[in-house]
Amino acid sequence: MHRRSEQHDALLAMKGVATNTPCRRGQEIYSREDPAESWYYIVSGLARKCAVRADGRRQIVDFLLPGDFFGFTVWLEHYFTVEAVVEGTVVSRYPRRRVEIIADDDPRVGRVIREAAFEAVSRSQARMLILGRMTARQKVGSFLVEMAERSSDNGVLGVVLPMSRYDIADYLAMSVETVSRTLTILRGLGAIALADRHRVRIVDHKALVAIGGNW
Amino acid sequence: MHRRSEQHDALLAMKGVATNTPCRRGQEIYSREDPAESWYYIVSGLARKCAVRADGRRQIVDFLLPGDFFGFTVWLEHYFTVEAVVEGTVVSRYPRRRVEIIADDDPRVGRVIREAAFEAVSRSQARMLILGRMTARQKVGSFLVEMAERSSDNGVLGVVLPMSRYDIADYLAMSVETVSRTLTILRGLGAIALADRHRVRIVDHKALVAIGGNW
DNA sequence: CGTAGTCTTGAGTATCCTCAACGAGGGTGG
DNA sequence: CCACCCTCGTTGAGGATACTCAAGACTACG
Repeated sequence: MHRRSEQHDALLAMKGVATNTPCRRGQEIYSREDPAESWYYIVSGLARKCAVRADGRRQIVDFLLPGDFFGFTVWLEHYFTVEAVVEGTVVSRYPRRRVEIIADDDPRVGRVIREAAFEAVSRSQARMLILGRMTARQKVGSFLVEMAERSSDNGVLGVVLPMSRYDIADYLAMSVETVSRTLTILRGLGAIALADRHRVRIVDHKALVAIGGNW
Repeated sequence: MHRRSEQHDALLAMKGVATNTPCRRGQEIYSREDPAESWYYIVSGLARKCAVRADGRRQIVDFLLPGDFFGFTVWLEHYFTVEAVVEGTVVSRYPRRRVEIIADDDPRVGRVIREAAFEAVSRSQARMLILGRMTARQKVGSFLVEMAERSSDNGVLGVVLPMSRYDIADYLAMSVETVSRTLTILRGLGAIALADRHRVRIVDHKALVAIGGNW
């Protein structure tokens, strides 16, 4: 793909200013109200971007997979907290000012950053369709389809859900109990099979899409 | 503000390729599956970005106010439909390729576009906190606060809601009836006053924030 | 092997959605 | 100028879905 190769070039161009860090399970990559001085990129593993409400509940705004950029903001401080979900998640950190300078010289870099931001918009607006006005099965169904599509092999050999049920619940804005119940129901319907708690196989992809809808 | 003036400069730099169009009430600015060849900017009025689900329901993903850029996508086609909400909404259209070329030469333009995209991400992720796991009053309350903050005068003299209750319902992912009932309840609580159907005054801002929360 | 965290299942309840009817406002045509 | 219609907005009654509280099973880790 043209986009892929351009992204590759741009990553190379930014390589000089990047620092890679492996993270422990649950470790904060940045926190709400930290100064927003860098952009980030997931090399491997999984991270969650989340907010804590006034009532103490947590909402996960995005799961960040390998290849995702994040940390963009127009403000001086971050609004969300990002934490590694799995042990050993590797994150690249790009000092914002220095990347901006590189981008001013090399339009490809600017373009790749723009596109990363566009992608974040698309993903987040697509998620709105899931959060808004969907039943529990629709939410869980489309979540599984989303994770399958975002995983490297499109989930043909089984989808890995490295996150806990709690994470899924906070991502889909529903209670853990309902997530659990719903997975049981989907299994009962023959749409999915659960190898173990974190490995799902999509048996009847059509049915799952029909239940969850792509929207 | 520095950002404002830079945005101004960038708008000037792009002025040559822009075309302004006034739109009728309900008129489509672009439609799902239209080729994504331009970016857009709201000069005046109000537009809604929406999707139609398989079951025929509509979801409004974003309200677009004066000063908002939109139409960014990484795909070749648009995924959402954008329609003018009020008669006479003026939209600027920027051919994407030509702006890209300008941005390659003038880093300020690239930066402003980036920031517009960042802002869209922020807005849309903030909205997720509203859509997810909130009661009806919290949704409506935070919607009113949001509209007040986004209006030019911060809504001190009253917030204008040019859109219909149906639009609000589809924006907050709830039924029209519940929107209506909830506004009545908030009025009963003394948090707001309704001058007419489209003019709300926030009487007890603190209470509204407490109910709706900023998240 | 024990403990803490995770996951699943059950029972009861609250919230919001659906269906339904009515009222108000704006525009059109007679 | 008035009657009519159509859309929009509000209110009511009933029911379904998902949440809360609660308890028990399973896993991973020390």
